[in-house]
Amino acid sequence: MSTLQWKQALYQLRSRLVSGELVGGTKLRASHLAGEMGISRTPIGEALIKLEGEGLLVRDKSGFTVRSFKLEEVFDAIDLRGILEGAALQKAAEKGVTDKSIEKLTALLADLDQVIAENQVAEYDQHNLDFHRQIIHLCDSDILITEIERSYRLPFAGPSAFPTSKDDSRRFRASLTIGQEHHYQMVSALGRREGARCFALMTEHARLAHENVRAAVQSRKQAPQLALVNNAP
Amino acid sequence: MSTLQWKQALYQLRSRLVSGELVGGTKLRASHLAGEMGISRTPIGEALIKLEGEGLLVRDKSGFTVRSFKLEEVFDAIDLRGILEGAALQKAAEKGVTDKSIEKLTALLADLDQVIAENQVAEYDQHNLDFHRQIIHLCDSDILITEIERSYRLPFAGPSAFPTSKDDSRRFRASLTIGQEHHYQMVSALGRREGARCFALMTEHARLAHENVRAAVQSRKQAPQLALVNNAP
DNA sequence: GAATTTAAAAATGCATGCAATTGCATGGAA
DNA sequence: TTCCATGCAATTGCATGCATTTTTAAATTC
Repeated sequence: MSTLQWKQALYQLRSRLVSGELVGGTKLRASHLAGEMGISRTPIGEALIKLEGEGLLVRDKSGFTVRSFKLEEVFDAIDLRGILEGAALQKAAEKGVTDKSIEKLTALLADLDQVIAENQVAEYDQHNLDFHRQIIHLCDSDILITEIERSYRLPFAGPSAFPTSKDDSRRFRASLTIGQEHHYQMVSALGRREGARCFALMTEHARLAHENVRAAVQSRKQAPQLALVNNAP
Repeated sequence: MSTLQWKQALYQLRSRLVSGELVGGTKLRASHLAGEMGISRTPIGEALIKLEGEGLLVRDKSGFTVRSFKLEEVFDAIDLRGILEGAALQKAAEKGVTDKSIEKLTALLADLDQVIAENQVAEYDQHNLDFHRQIIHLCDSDILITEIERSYRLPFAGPSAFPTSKDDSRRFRASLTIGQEHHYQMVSALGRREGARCFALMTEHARLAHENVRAAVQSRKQAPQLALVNNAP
């Protein structure tokens, strides 16, 4: 029962990329990685091609390099995620969802309220991701869901990529409160089949992340999610 | 000065997929393709992985298969393309574009008017694609442009995937006229920086394609772009 | 005849060899 | 120093071998 080697390589490399161990601009050499991981270059190569498709690597003539993003691109990626999630939410609303789905979302909101109240930042990320995943799956479109999941792959673009900086926790806690208000209004709009409002709420929700990213960059507290961001002027 | 083998394999396979030569459900065997194309399995494998990333193939345990799409998925893919293009156009409008860009677009519209008037359907596709490409590049966001180009890769989802059916040319010509009206209004809204109207126009523009697809499917004139569509009830 | 078993053929994942390309360090010219 | 050549080491793209898995088809049973 062995997992395919290229999958292991893919998971390991992806985690080293999003954790910030491999920073933007680093050249990835298949032969070196192969030795390091104790497998051959062939499955490494497959993993690298997949990571290029996810936008985490760029392939220049002879070799893969860890991509580095300008701050503008970070914002664009966040906005893109918001638009896609917004489209999914709008589609779900206009199609209509079951009462059971609304109940499930309401339960997730209660969980989020609790982790916010108890200030469990680490737990917040997971619960928030759960909520977003639950919501986008209501749109019933694999095409859309696949694209949204792809947008989550950029470590700073996913819904839970809140680069928390401790020394700014007042502002950060405020953004959690506002985000949670968005969540409640989304579920309400979803139940009322207010598609356009769903879209607007979700795109605005994504905009919250702009300020969190900006604050993290300015305070120079290098969050791991921002390891791929090139801090040139 | 030889093009890399995996690139040649990628281009050839992609063209065989979108042309309908390889229909949905076909199993692609790397070793067979390698023999057929006179190269080894390694570069073929790279091309297959890339095509999986484009959504044209699915990889099950041991092997790649040509993906087949339900009609609902075709519509979803078209809508997705519309949303992405709409976001790009809106961004361009709100940022503002140069007079030169507007002039360029106006010139492309004149070209389109001409090919429509002369009923050159084949030329229309290329000119229409030129227009869409020109417009989305105004958004100045590589992140967005990359995703839009990815959405074009599904043969039925791109802006020029008009599955023309000859025996329905009245309806088809009407849709060209309406589409061109959308184009004109987009350029106007772009010049006036009317972002929301840009978005609405582009998403509605994409919706035009729904009816063209539906007509093509119903008339059973299998357009090559629809080769990957599974015509179950 | 349909369903199941089984044996042969073929394809896959991975490792590795090799020629060609690229990166890099040393060394000399301006 | 800064700049560009030159040669060596490392790396890549591709081909191919091999063990294992999958597919095909025939053989067998019901």
